[in-house]
Amino acid sequence: MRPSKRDELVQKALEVFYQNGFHATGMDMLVAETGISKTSMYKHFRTKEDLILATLRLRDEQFRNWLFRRMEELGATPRSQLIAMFDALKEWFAQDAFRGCMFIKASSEYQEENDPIYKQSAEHKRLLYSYICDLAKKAGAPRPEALARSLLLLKEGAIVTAHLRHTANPAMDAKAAAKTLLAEALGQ
Amino acid sequence: MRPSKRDELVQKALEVFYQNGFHATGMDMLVAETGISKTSMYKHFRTKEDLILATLRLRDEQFRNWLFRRMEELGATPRSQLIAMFDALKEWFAQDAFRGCMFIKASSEYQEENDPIYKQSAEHKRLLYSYICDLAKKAGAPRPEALARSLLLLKEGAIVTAHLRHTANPAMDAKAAAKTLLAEALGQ
DNA sequence: CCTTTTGTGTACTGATCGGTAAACATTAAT
DNA sequence: ATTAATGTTTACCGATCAGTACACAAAAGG
Repeated sequence: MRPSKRDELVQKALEVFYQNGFHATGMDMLVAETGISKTSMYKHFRTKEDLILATLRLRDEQFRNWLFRRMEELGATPRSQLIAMFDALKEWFAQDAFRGCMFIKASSEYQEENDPIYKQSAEHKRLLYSYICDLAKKAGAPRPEALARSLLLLKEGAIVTAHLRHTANPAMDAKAAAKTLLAEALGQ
Repeated sequence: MRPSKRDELVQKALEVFYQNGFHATGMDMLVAETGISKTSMYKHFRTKEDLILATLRLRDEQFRNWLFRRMEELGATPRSQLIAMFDALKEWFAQDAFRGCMFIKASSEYQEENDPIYKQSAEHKRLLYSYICDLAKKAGAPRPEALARSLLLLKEGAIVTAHLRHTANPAMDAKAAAKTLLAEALGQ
């Protein structure tokens, strides 16, 4: 019913937090970037933390939707979809706006085990794990959880390496390694 | 000649930045934690950035020394040393003070390509890569660089996953995957 | 018409940010 | 003994932090 302004704020805040960091981004900067008054912001979100949590929810939804859809588009079978994850990652890494994983960064800035931001970041990773697990099961892996975990290690490693080296190559390194792991787990 | 106070400051700042984050840690907090006066701090380091860079230099030295030594202690051959990297990581992950990789976090908070903090974080990863490359060569890998990159993807993935899941298990997941990759690259 | 929702601008709070001024104490090598 | 380096304390700077007070405007539903 009431889409526009609030959603605009969250979307823009997501971009600024992602590019600039959480602590480094003040509410005044968001006022300047969005043109939305501070008073309005604080009517939608009672604290900066609430706003951050909303951006993380949005990011989680957008990222998982994008990744899973792209994997389906690029791969016909469960096994090829698992491999296609790394082709999708490569596309992401190659974007100008790529700045690593928002959840890794959020959990780096808010490290306390009980911090809601930390907990929500962990939840995103859990949801990814659950999806990849299902795919590994459908692919017929004898130990789908172990396969999923190892593929996700490659994924996380590729993300942070792509961010630190400013190149998309780690996606292809990870893809090659993933093929080896899949061959070992499923037979080739 | 002049060890104590300055080195104390850097060591303590390293711990606080690591536990608390860079932007989230003010110089006043370091004054409180170290007992060293602000004026003294600013005689040693002209800016907070300079202090951060000094802590990263120290961390780089300490971490590489520790990891490489531990790998040598745990593994007799180049190949077993590569695998032992993940046993060493497990020990690290299990520490109470473990909070992920300091350089990943630094590059997350200072993302600009030309930021000295970002560049120094990238340099740390390059030095690690160089060492693992050498080991892969000594182990007789036909494509040592590719092997080193894939093992390091597992390492980085294990670090961020251990941090986000608050468990040391990813080290063993990574170790199992590394064994597979090594078997494929070197024959078992 | 009236009320509620959603938005606005301006101005402000106390706390904290990174960094500095000025005067003084301790230590150790010359 | 002198000097220079290194340390100290206290107080301060302007800027920015997250968050609020208050008064006002537009619009839409009853």
